[in-house]
Amino acid sequence: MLEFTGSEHTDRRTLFVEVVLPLGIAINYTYRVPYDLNDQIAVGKRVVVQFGKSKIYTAIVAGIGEQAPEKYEAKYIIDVLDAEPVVHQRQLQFWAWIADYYLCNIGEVMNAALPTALKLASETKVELNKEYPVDKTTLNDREYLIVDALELQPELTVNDIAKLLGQKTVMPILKMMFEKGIINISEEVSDRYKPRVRTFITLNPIYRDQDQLRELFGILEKRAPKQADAVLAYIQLSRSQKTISKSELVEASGAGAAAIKSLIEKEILFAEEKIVSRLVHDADDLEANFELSPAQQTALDEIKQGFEQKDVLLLHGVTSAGKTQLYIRLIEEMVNSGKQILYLLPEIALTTHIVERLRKYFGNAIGVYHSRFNDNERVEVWQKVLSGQYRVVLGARSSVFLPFKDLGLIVVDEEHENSYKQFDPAPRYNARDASIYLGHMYGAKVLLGSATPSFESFYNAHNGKYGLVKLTERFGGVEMPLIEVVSITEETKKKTIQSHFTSVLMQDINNALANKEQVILFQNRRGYAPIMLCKICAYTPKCINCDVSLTYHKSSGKLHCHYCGYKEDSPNICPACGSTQLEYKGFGTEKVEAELKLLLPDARIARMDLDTTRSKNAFQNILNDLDEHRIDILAGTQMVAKGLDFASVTVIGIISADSLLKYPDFRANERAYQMLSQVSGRAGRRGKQGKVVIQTYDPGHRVIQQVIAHDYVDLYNTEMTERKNFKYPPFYRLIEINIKHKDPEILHHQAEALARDLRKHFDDRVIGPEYPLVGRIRNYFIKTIILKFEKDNISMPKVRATIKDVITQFNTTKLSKGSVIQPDVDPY
DNA sequence: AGCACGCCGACT
DNA sequence: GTCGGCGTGCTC
Repeated sequence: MLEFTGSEHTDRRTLFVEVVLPLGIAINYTYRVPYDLNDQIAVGKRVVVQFGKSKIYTAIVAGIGEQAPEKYEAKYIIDVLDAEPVVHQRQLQFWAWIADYYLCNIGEVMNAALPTALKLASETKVELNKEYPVDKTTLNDREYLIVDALELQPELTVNDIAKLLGQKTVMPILKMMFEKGIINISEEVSDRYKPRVRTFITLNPIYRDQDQLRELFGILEKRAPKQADAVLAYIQLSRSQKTISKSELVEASGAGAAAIKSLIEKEILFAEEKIVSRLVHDADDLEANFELSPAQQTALDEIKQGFEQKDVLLLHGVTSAGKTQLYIRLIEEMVNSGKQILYLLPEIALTTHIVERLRKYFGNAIGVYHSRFNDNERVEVWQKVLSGQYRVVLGARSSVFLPFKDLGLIVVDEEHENSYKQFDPAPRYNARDASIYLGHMYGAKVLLGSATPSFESFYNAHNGKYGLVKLTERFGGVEMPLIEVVSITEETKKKTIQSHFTSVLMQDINNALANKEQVILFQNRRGYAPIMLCKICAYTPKCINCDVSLTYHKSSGKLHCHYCGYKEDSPNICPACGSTQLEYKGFGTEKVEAELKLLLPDARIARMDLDTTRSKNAFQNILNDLDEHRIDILAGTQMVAKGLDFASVTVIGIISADSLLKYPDFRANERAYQMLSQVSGRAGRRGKQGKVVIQTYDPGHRVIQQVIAHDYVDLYNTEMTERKNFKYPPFYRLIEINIKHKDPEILHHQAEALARDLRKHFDDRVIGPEYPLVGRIRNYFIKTIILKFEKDNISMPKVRATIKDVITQFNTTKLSKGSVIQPDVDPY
């Protein structure tokens, strides 16, 4: 803390601050604090600084010192933005840990952590110079284009202009135009967070007097009937609600904004602007009491005991075992002890379902945080967590970065979900693992929950690093579903299969429909058909960027690339040989839906996949339709399996299990088990056993048998044994280093060279380089170098430091143009 | 991440 | 010759 020498004396010490900039830069930079900002500066506050020639950024103060840097003259900070710090010291430590652990820069962590609205950055804006009479005849082509555009739209960014001219380097041109006085160039800083302001209306209190009011009506009804309507509507609304906003009044009265405006001018109505939260929710009926089953109670006791020994616990409970109720109990106790709770869920499971459920117990003390929130909403959540108003936060992976004051418990639900891992921009962190470190920093307990734990968590639990609590009984006497495996080969031979639906599945669907129950069909592919093939010459249309087969989408009539989004018209004749004999191979959800509609014309069939849930509320709408039984059959991709609760779905059909089972990945079986058991776990309800039909060409597949037996432990053991003989051993830490390049030749040489360099330090622990599953993503070829380390036999900090070193050296001296290196730490 | 500087190939 | 693309290095 700083000392105050009294208000009449200014603090004359010369202070320097070290700041984190929201950029991918390796180090923090030092700025000087102007005297008049001395008493405002504090660690964790945002400051505005100029970085580089003209750019202005929001930076976070990470440290304060009095030592002037020797090798350079520090710039002054421009301003301090906050009265109170927006991040705690502990968060800065957390950022540093993430940066170190996931091999990235702290600025990149800051970028992921802070809501964008808290990061103002300057943008170079170009305007016409009004003092300069534009004589267009003297301009060259490019200048003419720019001036023309500026006359239509007074402000353009540098990026706009680059697009306009279709060239990359525009600064020289702009500079020239600036020197000629044609344009002005300015750095504009925008504060992105805007509180929501609403206008509230009140009636002038003199009209509380009935006579006055009657008189008023008399006048208004004659001269301004619209205004009379508005006053009437106000009086009606005021009976049912305390505050009335202007928009509500406009809507209720039908009088239009003009009528209300003139009422305000006549001082019949008063208008008042107030800042309102975007996050208001009715704290309606708080229904707090439910009974735990004996099995749940035992598990709850075990968890509490477990937390006395261990900081991290794995709760391995079958689907529908009522894990959420256990979480609620634990959260309740923690709330009562005055600590904060973070409840992490995969993005997709953050539906109003679960939010509403929790809000019932915790009312307005619960906040929700995920990527579908806009910037302003995120800032409001951030501030409410910071102030401690939110005791519980329900959020997706990025909520590990929220400014908790005193975290007591972190629940990671569905901990195996790989959506906890961020892949593309750095930091490439896994929120599950990060939350374990976060918990450690706060002295908080971490509960990992899953019906199908990830192998790494199960391994840690078995070796005593984590505690383990099991919950093997479904809640409320719901039976485990009956699983039937149907051989597609057999039914094809017997000709009992219709389209993609075996007689067994059709029978079950019909039964369900007859009983007014619902059905979910699972097909792990979207679109109509994943491959288009010429029967004559075997030509297959491929993506021009990604080299993968294009998927036919009937709804658009186009061929889509599922990696980069490229689309082209579906050809009628083969582009290679001109034949008309083009056929579709394989099938996706679109085809499942279409064919089923032909077979069951009376059933209400809907589809849920990436294509049908693209718009903002589509996902929720489909769920509501299902909930309120406007849908009989829902066909979908993985989406239908992830953490959704459907009350009256009794039949689940897996149209083809084979695409799951044959996935060419060393974790394929683990994933297939997870997917199959998750989907099937959705079947059934109280008093009605669910039925799952798995259609496959390979009914004897080991994983299918394990799913039927609900034997996760057997899966774990067999997989572990098999992997010991494989080159990716199970008990190792893996670090992946991806190299990208557009040219496969160059990529190959670069990857080989990097692997050689890494081998100098790590010998045979370097695997690769090799192509990962998809060799080409978004225009780049990728090769992966995998480093494996025996878990207990290595100092990971040292390893990370060495890798960082090698990569930095490689980056500076040996990397050819267009290459990108992405270290990706997966402590497996 | 920007932005400047400097080298190099392609064009009036 | 010059313009624009692209690699490289630097920013407190």
